[in-house]
Amino acid sequence: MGRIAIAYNGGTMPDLKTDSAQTLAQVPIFASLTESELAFLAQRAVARNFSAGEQVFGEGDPCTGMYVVSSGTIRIYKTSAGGREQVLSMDGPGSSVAELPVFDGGAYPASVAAMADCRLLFISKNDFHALCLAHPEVSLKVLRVVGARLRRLVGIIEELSFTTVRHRLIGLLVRLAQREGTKTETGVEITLQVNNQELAAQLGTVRELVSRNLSRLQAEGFIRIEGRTVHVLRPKDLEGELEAAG
Amino acid sequence: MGRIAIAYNGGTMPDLKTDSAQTLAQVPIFASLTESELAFLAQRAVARNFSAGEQVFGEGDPCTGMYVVSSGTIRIYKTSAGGREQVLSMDGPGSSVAELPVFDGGAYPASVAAMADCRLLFISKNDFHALCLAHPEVSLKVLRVVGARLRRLVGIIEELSFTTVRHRLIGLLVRLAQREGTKTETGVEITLQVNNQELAAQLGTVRELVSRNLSRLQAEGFIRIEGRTVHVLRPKDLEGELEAAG
DNA sequence: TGCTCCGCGTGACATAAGTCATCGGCGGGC
DNA sequence: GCCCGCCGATGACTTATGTCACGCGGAGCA
Repeated sequence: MGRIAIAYNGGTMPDLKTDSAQTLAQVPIFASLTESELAFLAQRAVARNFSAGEQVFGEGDPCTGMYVVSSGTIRIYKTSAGGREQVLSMDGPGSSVAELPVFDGGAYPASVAAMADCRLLFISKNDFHALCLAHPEVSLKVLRVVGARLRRLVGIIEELSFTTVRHRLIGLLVRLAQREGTKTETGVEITLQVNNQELAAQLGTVRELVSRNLSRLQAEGFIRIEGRTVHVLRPKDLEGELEAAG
Repeated sequence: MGRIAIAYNGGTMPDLKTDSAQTLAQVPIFASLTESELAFLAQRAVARNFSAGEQVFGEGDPCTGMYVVSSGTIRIYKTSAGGREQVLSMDGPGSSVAELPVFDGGAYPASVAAMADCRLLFISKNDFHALCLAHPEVSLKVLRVVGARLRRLVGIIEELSFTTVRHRLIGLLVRLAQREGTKTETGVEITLQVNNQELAAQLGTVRELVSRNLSRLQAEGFIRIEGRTVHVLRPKDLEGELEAAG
């Protein structure tokens, strides 16, 4: 995977500008801005492309600004001394990233990398600051999306503190089945987009435990695994398992 | 512990008003307000007293507003189905509580209870909203304190995901030693303000493991325990243990 | 003074989590 | 077609975590 990130310098090409404005218009926190305001912001935003796996910034790097996902998906994660990773969030087009560290002056609290090829818009700290002061509604919107972020983090803490890997894995499967599952005669079918290593990072454990727990769920008849396709045979029972264990 | 919370209705007594204004003046997010603005806010704030252990609100309760700690200390925590608790934050005078859920319309994501007798000021959702729109700097201040909160949550996730109970316990002791330890000839002396059950909730584990790990640290010569006083005999070595284990 | 409740320490287990090593398959690149 | 590297499965262990049960001792109360 060669490092082939290309940084455009503030939109020298007009079509790029338009593109940026369109992206920004779809971002919740900028939803209340007028077209001219969006255009202005788009002009100051810098588009950067990242290839799959490439790091956008690292935990501890000084925070120079925030990003908006234009296309692709990014993951926000922490890395342990031993090399393990814990995913905090995955965000797709329209999501803002690192809205918070922009405000408290500290470094980025976690790393961000592209999961697939990505196009991100970078908005500098100062620009964003000025925008918030000029448009109080933007701050409120930011607070709203940050609220959601905080809820998710609390959810992760809850899961890590109270539940087992098995439980978290089931939770993940159930969520996937509900959100993007395809109904079949035998149940619901889902496709895992990532390898076991990545699943482990999302669940806060290691590769082997994901593998073992998946096998066990299959042995118990809850699912049938075919490569990265998972047939959830008894969705209701699987959800029941979530309640069962304390 | 009888429920002896008393709700004053919007400050009918003048001295209470003054009191509230003084409290509010010390809250970071209101630091930029003028005296008259503070007075106005104080007039609309409702003071409520809570006795030690009493719950302020519960996880899942509809969010009607935010609180400011006037005196005492509160704890923010999650409760598991099995009755275990995980502390997310402990906040003293001047801290704001539940600034975030106010904005995203959801319920309170965690419970809050008084650790010691407390006096809190309640500020309704609408009042706070209006304030933020009228004073954009307030939003920015809120974003700053929320940033700190998010960092702490990420830190908790990191610890839960990557480290052992022993490691977290050592971390807690080291932090206490640095923040409120007293130097003696033999090392640093700290006093635990709470019982093992509470320590366990702060570390995300159970009473027994706290007890065992403390005993083990003593057996290893790192600390000497006398009731709730802990002599940290070799502070440097203890800090070294934090790096050692992955 | 005696009793009871609470907090604490511990032993004995059961089980979950994580590490290390190995094996087999599949697919991409040469 | 062949080789190599990534990925997944799995066995064998070690260690951490959590549960249950029990005993001790001090503080507070009748």
